[in-house]
Amino acid sequence: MQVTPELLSRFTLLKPLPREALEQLAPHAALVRHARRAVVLEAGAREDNICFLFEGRLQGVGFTIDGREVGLYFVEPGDFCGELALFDDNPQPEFVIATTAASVVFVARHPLREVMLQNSSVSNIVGRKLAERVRQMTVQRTLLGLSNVPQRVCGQLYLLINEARRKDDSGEIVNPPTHKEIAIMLNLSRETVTRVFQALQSRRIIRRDGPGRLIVADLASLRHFAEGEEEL
Amino acid sequence: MQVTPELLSRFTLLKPLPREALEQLAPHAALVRHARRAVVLEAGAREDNICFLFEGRLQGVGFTIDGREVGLYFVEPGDFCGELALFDDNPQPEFVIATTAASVVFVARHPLREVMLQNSSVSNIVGRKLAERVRQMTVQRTLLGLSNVPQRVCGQLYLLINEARRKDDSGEIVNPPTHKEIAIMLNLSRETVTRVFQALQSRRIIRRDGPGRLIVADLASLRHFAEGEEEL
DNA sequence: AATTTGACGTGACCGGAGTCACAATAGATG
DNA sequence: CATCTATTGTGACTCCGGTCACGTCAAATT
Repeated sequence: MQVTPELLSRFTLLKPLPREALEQLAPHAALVRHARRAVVLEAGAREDNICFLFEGRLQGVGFTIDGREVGLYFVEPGDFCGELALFDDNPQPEFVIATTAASVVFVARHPLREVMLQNSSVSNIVGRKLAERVRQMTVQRTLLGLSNVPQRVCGQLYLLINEARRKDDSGEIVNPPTHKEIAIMLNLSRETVTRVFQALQSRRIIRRDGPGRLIVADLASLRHFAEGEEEL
Repeated sequence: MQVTPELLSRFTLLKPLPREALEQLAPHAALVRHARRAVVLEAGAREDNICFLFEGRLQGVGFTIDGREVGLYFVEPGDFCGELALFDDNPQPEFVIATTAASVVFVARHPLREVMLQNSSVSNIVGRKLAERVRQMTVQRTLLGLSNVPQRVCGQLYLLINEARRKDDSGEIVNPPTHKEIAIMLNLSRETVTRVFQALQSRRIIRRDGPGRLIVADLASLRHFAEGEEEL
């Protein structure tokens, strides 16, 4: 499906672009809908698109040699992925998979790269974003260092809320990742995540609200557990 | 200590720079020697330098809330670190520590950023390098997904050889990281790494050669173990 | 040379997360 | 509505890597 400059300008990365640049990009952009579990970007392939997420949630996923899934990061609406293709011609290192039905805007990498090079403010933003990704990965990696497993899960939950909107002392996660999706982010088994969730639910710290909504009722307690000041 | 343009040009990142750019940078560069275990870049601080490693080895290190060390990456001579400061003003996310006595060249970030912005080939290289770092972190994260622990250690060893020079069917690592330094890269205890090394030594796959040299005698076997085709 | 320090080596024990197996839902799909 | 599939929930058992407690050794420091 064709894409208008207006749609492009709704992404924080492209928002600061002058009108002309957006019009230059629009013909090289396409809106694509993906079903849950669909592969959005393929590892090993030389992907020719940067992927902007409009709605839904994506997950970067790697595979170990023995076939185990490894969760790398989540992509929330407004964010993008596959941006490494802007910097070199090496293949996409990891899969990106839709964890929910998702609409994404693919923008061809060469035109976007041109715009980036000619427009220093875009270079800046892309650079900042890449730097941000490195920071994100560092935080995620640090989470894995926690020997206390419930703490790890709470930390991940807390990150998930930060990425989404969060209120004073409570938050919500719409279309939360499945236990398995969280498990592979944390190097845990699905069952372990389930058990931690049960513990959090019985303490009224989190609760499900219908399908596809997870309410964090007691954000302060969650943070306590995440910071290890209290043991689950 | 002052730095000459020639010294700067010995780093792959700066090599393609025109002479004038190097002369522009040299007054803002300093050669610093660090003792083993010294802190080269401080986490949380707004570091004002990019750090080029001349000799020795550095390690990016994070700390979990409960004080456990987390190994993030190694820096080999010719490479650099702290490059996030080129992209934004956020603090350095992790510590960088000298695992051996090391000489580094600090280059002030603002002048380097200027050079980068004016010289598109440098932008390209820095961008590529940052992309490469993301790929590195992805590989490292994937290593952690391996449930078989000896396999993890072999995989890390294999990576370490790749980074250094490697011959046909054997390789060497000069000034190899300590067991503890490897352990925190892999979320393992120091003892576990020691035990795996013992197993590899008894099978004549690796051996120490005096102080500060680790010989990988049987690279093929090491790769087998790393790829899980054989169990230790 | 004596002492200290840090790295490496090794055994014993134990706890906790993985694994397996299965039940119970909840969502999709026709 | 009926069926099928994916997700969640839960118990029992096992095992393996962390932890602790040493000992050894080489290198740095006095």
